[in-house]
Amino acid sequence: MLGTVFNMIPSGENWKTQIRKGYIELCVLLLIRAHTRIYGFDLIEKLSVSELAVKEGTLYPLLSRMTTDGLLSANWEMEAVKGHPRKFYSLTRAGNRALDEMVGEFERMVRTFERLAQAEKGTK
Amino acid sequence: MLGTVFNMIPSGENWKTQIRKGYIELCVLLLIRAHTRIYGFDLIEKLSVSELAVKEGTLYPLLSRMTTDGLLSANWEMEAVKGHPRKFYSLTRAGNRALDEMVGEFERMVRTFERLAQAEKGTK
DNA sequence: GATAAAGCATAGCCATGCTAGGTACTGTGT
DNA sequence: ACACAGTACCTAGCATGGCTATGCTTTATC
Repeated sequence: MLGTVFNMIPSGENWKTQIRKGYIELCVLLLIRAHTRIYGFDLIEKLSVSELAVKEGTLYPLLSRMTTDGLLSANWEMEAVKGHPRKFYSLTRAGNRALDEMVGEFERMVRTFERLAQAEKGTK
Repeated sequence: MLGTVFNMIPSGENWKTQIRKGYIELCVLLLIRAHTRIYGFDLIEKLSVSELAVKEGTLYPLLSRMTTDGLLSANWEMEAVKGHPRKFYSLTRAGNRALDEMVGEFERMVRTFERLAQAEKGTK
């Protein structure tokens, strides 16, 4: 029971989801570092401005995971007296190191991609 | 029983696997198109030359999937009289279209990454 | 006092990469 | 004659992250 949750993604287009794996984590860490400290809802806005749409169901578990893994530190804060409480995140030292590693790896991937795409044009 | 298959990947380094998802498919398609037709074992060699290590347990299921999805066409061939039979793959029309889409999407991701990484330096 | 919006959270599905095996054939050394 | 390494392909099962769908609370608006 519970049945088949009907699939929104047309078969053969899974790559659109798959290729985001890891990449979203990288971009989120970049944004957090750029802002020093930032909260979830704001992150979603800033990412969408960067043409990177990220759903809440994606972001919040991601932030939790990274906090558990020691990459982020989290603090509840009240903006002045009124307003909703917000959970602010910032990079730990381990988070900084991890991000540097990820940036390096992603740059390597981009170089490999460009070499392959270039080789392709050469053969055509 | 069967117990916990002991984890080779240190916790908190899952991103190294996750960030490859989709990316490997993209690179494999690029290589196949560049060579017009190519077989699995050769692909693994050519990828490793490109500093992109891909295991057999990753590549063969991937090639099968893409064939099932209609992105690739596969043909068994005997090299002359002797030698082992090899399965040669090449792009279908749908495979070509899909690859073009993936290239476009990856290039967008790279631009977004670069913008975020740049913004970061600006704030520092 | 109903509705929308800000803000966080979770359960469960699914596809992909990886581990760890397996098969079959050829060539080389002893 | 036999072991072994290399070529070449294949598969079951696990772990993981993104997504869908849903739920909660508080403030602001009408």
